[in-house]
Amino acid sequence: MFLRLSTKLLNISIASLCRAKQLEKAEAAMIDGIRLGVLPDVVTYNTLITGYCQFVGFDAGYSVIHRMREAGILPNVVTYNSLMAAATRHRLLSRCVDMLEEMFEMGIVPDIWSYNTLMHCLLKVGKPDDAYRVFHDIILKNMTPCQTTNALMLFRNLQRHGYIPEIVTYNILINSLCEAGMWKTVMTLFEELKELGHYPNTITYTTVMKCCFRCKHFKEGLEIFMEMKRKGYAFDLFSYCTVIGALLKLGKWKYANNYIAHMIKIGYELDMASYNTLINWCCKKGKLEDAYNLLNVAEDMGLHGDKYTHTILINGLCRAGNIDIAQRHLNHMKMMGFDCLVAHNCFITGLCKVGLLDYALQVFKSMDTKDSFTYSTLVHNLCRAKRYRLAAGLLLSCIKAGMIPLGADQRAVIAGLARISSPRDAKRFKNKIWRAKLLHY
DNA sequence: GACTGAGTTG
Repeated sequence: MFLRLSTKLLNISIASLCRAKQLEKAEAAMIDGIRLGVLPDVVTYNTLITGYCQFVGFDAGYSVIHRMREAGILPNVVTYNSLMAAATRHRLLSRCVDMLEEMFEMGIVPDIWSYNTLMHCLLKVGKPDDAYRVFHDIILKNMTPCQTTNALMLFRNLQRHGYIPEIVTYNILINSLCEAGMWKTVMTLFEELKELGHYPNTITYTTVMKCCFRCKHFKEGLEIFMEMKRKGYAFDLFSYCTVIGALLKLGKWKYANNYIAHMIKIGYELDMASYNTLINWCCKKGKLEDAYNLLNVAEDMGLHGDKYTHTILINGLCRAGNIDIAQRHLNHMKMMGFDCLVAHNCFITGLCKVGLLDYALQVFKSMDTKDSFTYSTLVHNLCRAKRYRLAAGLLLSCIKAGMIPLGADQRAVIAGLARISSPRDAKRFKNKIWRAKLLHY
């Protein structure tokens, strides 16, 4: 602990010396530190590298890597990103690429900043086409939701350099923003691309529409759908499934029936996702026999039921109160090796609905993966059964596993505890939740 | 020229 803290202090002082262009003093500080038993770490060397690159030159910075290795410290992604940034500052494209290649050789995985820097370097030396390719082929394709904001930033960077993105690029970006739940940004981008004179295609519309529905902006989603229709866009299976799914969720049967008829009429060969939409439609109407018949039709067409098909059917059975058959179907699904998480959640909901709460708890214990739905369902039903202490325990373990249950269920537990024991007890539990959220989320 | 989009549980 002492050593780590000291190294941190050493690093802070070396950083301020480097910023003040006092590289010799920084070196002296490092030697003093070693003499006192404070060993430099990768951060220390990275700081020095940045200083040398800035005030002496790229090669001076790069040579620090050898000293690092001699000291038994391996360079990391930050080391190379710093060197790439330095190469970019000096317009040394080949050195920038060298650093990226060296990273690969060392088994270091370049991150979004590495590619961002490479892109900047390409822009700086007048190779905007290659910069665009880096953005398009590498950054967008390797994006995770938490990196979406970075990608958006890069996208804006490119636009400032006069780039006109292709519609596909917009589509990929919009889809990533949707996965990250950034509905407002999606809508802004969608309006913007139209204003800039781009032509959104069916995929753009479908993706924006899906985003609206996923973020519970049904009215706006249906407006996008109407706009698509008004402008004469061709509907394909994807767009039909998207809109039908939303209408089924809203319980708008008349419209759903209408578009299902359209989807069948357009004459595209239905795929499994389309059959799943139809099977879900039957299940929601309570026509389970029709649902199973549709699965048979799909299988006759050479298609195979997937995890969605089985989950939809199990959910349908549970909603109809056919717990025994649902259990059998779930066992069958497990045996076939499908991912059964959502199916389990539906089954648990079904069990609670018919009053088999203790059996639902047993099923819960047997599950190897759980999500916030699993926990929320049980917490909700335990509260209804006034079993607040057990609900509180589950709520806490859910948060400790890094998941957030519904706010309404959290409030129900707190209110329940206050009622059965004391307001003080409830407050203590509230604090526990607060702490758990800070630590685990 | 391809790369992109749909379907299951609160």
